[in-house]
Amino acid sequence: MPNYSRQRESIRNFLAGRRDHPTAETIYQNIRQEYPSISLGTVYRNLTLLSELGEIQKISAGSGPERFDPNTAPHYHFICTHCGGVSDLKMGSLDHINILAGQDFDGEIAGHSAYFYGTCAGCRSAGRTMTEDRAADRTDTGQRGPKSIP
Amino acid sequence: MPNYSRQRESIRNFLAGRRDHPTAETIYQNIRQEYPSISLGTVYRNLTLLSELGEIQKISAGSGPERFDPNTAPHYHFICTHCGGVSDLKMGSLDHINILAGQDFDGEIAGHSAYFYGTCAGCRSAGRTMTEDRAADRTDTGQRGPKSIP
DNA sequence: ATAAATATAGGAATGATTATCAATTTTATT
DNA sequence: AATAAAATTGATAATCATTCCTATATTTAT
Repeated sequence: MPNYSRQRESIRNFLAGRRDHPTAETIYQNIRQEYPSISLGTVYRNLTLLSELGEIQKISAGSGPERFDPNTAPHYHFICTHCGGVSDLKMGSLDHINILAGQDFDGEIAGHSAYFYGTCAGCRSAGRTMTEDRAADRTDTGQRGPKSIP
Repeated sequence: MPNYSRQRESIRNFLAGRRDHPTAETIYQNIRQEYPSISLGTVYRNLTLLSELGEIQKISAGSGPERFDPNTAPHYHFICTHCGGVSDLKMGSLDHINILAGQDFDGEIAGHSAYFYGTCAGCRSAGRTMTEDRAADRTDTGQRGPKSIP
């Protein structure tokens, strides 16, 4: 078991209170308020450790930086192609698609990775239908623009 | 329309004859046999152009470099967690999962991205059940080891 | 054959992440 | 509480994948 460290504790607590799946950079900028001398490397090191310990989840959706989720229960994510925001989807398991995938396949399907994309409620009500996003305005989107998201 | 270029033509032809979804680096190493002075930047530039033209498909699966597929028809991929190889799956569309995702969601689901992982036929018959892969031996896996694939 | 437009090679630059290592912090031991 | 051993940190260098830059070369239109 790893030793205690206040930096790691702070990262743990910060993440626990967020539902927006922040990137390492965002976590770094926030933890820096409390520990001005923390380094980005420490943030990465601890995020990797915490996800290896199964306390958090590392999620990668297409291009762009990895994101971190305090919810370790299996669930699916939605990525808005306009603002870049990532949110949780309330939907049941899709494990039946593993069967479909294995039907005409020689190897063994152990699982799948999937995410959904489209326009989030906020962007739709703001009339953002084409890619005239303003991701940079948001607290954290983790990407500068809607790159090749699919 | 872009001008003709032999480098681009060579990339096009190389890709057309492969079913292993090579990375830009692998494509570069191969085209180099015919055009020793081609640069990696040219390979990237043309791969991006060809996928914008809809002649090829750029596929990203978790971490690791992007891969390129001459098959532009929508289909799903399988990634072996042992050797890192990527193969096509013969399975129908999963578009019904978009409906499931949209059921309890306020935004608009436009589509999804999914891939499957597990043990490929080759690795299974070679008895590779745990992660004692030897990806580096393969012609191209595009990654050094089975990183956080899910 | 020539000019204009486009593409290339080569290398520098960028962004995300990992590695290195001396100094500091934490834990166990006296 | 003092100390030694083990683990973690901060700072920075290194790496990897990819994009950007620009002078030169190739392609296309005239």
